[in-house]
Amino acid sequence: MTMAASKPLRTRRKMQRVTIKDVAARAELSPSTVSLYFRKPDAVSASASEAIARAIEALDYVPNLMAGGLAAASSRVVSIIVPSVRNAFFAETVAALQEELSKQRLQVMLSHTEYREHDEENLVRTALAWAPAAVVLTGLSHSAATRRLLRDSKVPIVEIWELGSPTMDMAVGFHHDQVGHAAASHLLQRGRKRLLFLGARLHEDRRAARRAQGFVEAARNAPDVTAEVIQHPAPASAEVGAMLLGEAVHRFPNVDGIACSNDHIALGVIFECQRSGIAIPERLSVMGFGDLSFSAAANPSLTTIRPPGDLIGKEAARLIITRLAHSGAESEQAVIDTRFTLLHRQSS
Amino acid sequence: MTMAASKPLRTRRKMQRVTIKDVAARAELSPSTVSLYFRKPDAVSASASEAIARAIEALDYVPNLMAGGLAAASSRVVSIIVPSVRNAFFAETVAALQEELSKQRLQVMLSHTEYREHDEENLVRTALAWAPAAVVLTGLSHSAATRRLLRDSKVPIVEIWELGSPTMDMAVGFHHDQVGHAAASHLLQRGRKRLLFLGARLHEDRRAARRAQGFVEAARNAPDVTAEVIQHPAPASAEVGAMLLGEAVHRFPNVDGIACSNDHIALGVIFECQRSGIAIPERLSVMGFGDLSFSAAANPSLTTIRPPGDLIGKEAARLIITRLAHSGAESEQAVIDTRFTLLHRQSS
DNA sequence: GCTCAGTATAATAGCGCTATTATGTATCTG
DNA sequence: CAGATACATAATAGCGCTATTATACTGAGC
Repeated sequence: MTMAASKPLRTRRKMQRVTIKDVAARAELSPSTVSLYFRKPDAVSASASEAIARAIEALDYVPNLMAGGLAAASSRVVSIIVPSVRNAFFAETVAALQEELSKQRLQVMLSHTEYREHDEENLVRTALAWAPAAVVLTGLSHSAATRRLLRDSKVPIVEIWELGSPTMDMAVGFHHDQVGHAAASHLLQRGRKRLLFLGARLHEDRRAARRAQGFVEAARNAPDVTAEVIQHPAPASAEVGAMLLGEAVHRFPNVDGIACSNDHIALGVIFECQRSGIAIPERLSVMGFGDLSFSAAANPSLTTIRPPGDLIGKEAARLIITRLAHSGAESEQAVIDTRFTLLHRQSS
Repeated sequence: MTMAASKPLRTRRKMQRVTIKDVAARAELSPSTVSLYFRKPDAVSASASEAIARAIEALDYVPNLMAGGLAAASSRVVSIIVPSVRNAFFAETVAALQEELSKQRLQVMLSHTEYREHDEENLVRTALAWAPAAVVLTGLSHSAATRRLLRDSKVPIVEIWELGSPTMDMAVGFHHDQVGHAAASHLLQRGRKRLLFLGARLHEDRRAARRAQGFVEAARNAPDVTAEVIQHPAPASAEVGAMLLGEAVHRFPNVDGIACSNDHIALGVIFECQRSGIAIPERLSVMGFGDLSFSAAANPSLTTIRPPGDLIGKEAARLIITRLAHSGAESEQAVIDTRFTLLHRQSS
């Protein structure tokens, strides 16, 4: 029943135009040496290096990173999962990450959850299928299955944009409740007593919700102060901000201090106040979160809290690069608190 | 000198926890069948499918996409190269692309040129090293070497956000000179005669430069009309807009119509006019480009031209998916003009 | 009853590279 | 100058998967 020695079977397969073998042949060296040239350039002689470089140039050789990754059992891909790059915060962090990582010839693979936490597991599963050098996740809230997948994979993990108790591996960010706290403190310090937090999409944006929560807690600890939250289900925008202000003055006519979950909201509030003749900051103090590109130039300029999106990306990249360099060493579970900055401007 | 049959040499190599073999063993089937299950589910029997599904579940199997890509000589990666995701325009397109592509289990690999066109070649080279299913580039201006690399690779190419003469393969976008034209026409129609284009980073942002050029050309064809361009080397922001307005009224005191390369600039102009008491639109018409999230809510609301960033991403994804589906068929060289929309609001 | 399709599954040979080991060859020792 | 020691280069065996080919196993058809 078993078959005898099979005849000279030959199957044809699709392929790459020029491979490491071709380079080696042209340089009159072995493929091993060419491979070594890429991985440890110092280990090959000057003459060999030169011949290889010439051959690469002449043949226009592009190495196949999939083959390399397979053989090395690791790829130079970093998988980044953010809610959305449409959000300027994450866009900035992704840009910074990509900038820093590309210096080390690490590639960024990008995925979006669109604030559907439920999708994260599938994205992580796909990410792991590329044997990534590291995985970057947004926030700290992940399903049990996601955690298990990641833990089993032994891949370095960085959680960004949020700090809190259960960290999987490494984390870079800040405490969002502290942001809410700082906003409330600032308004109280400006003598405000009737506080309001205007938020967008708080049911989906966990971090914004924590800012709101921190805000209310801090305010309620002060005597004679009230603090409420009004929110809108749509994503943050100036239009939503304008609408929320309308609702705010309607429901709380004597509001005198407003913190927004986002500078877009705050900008909408400013515009709406201009239209309805509410003096900022005389009658109403307004502050935002984000320090977006328009905030300093607004009229009045917007008091806001600046989250260090760029720094988060840079630090996350640094952690990854360090970890990859000392892959043998014991994995130091790093947590970096980047803090945030309150920028006091005219609107408060 | 040649060596005889080598002794039972055995080298150890790093590996994956659970492979297709393990799944096959557990399902009591061969690896080929499991592979077939992934690639052509209809070709395996119901009982086998069920056994495989159970094994995958039990073992928590994650396929190695690098191995798969290597064997199949193609990966399910789409490489996207944009100037920067910090720019809301490209962020939106990237988000739309990723959304549509992920539905087809295509992964996005992201790179930024940061407006350094010179870097593009290296990014393309690295992109090709992953044997991508497609490559998406921004704009039409690419070095000869980049073009050659891409042409030789036979990979589907989509150029986005700009339309013009030399298209490499497929293209989705619009004509930026037409945008400038439309802006000038609008201001002329509003009775403006002393026109100004305010731009940021025109030396790097080729598309903004073309808008400026189209603007000036259209204006100069009208009788008794003057049109000038003022620009700033920094990236577009409201602060730059405010500065540019200062320079504008200084150098051209009787300017009555301003088009900006970007809504951020226009927003800065609006704020600065509020501060210096220049009535919009009575004394000065202002318009932007982008229809960013704040533009409709601004005071006055901003007349602007909306580029369909989302649509560009969707259409690019559609082209890619269609091309991959009919990979055998002759490659239809598609060019999609998405157009743009002028939104007339209070500022003009 | 026996050939002939048609189907489902299995065996096999790489994809292009890396990492390990082996093999020369030049450079030191005493 | 034998013997040890670097150092540069080459041979080799997979990494985990896909795609091709081969082989069982069914029923049909005559």
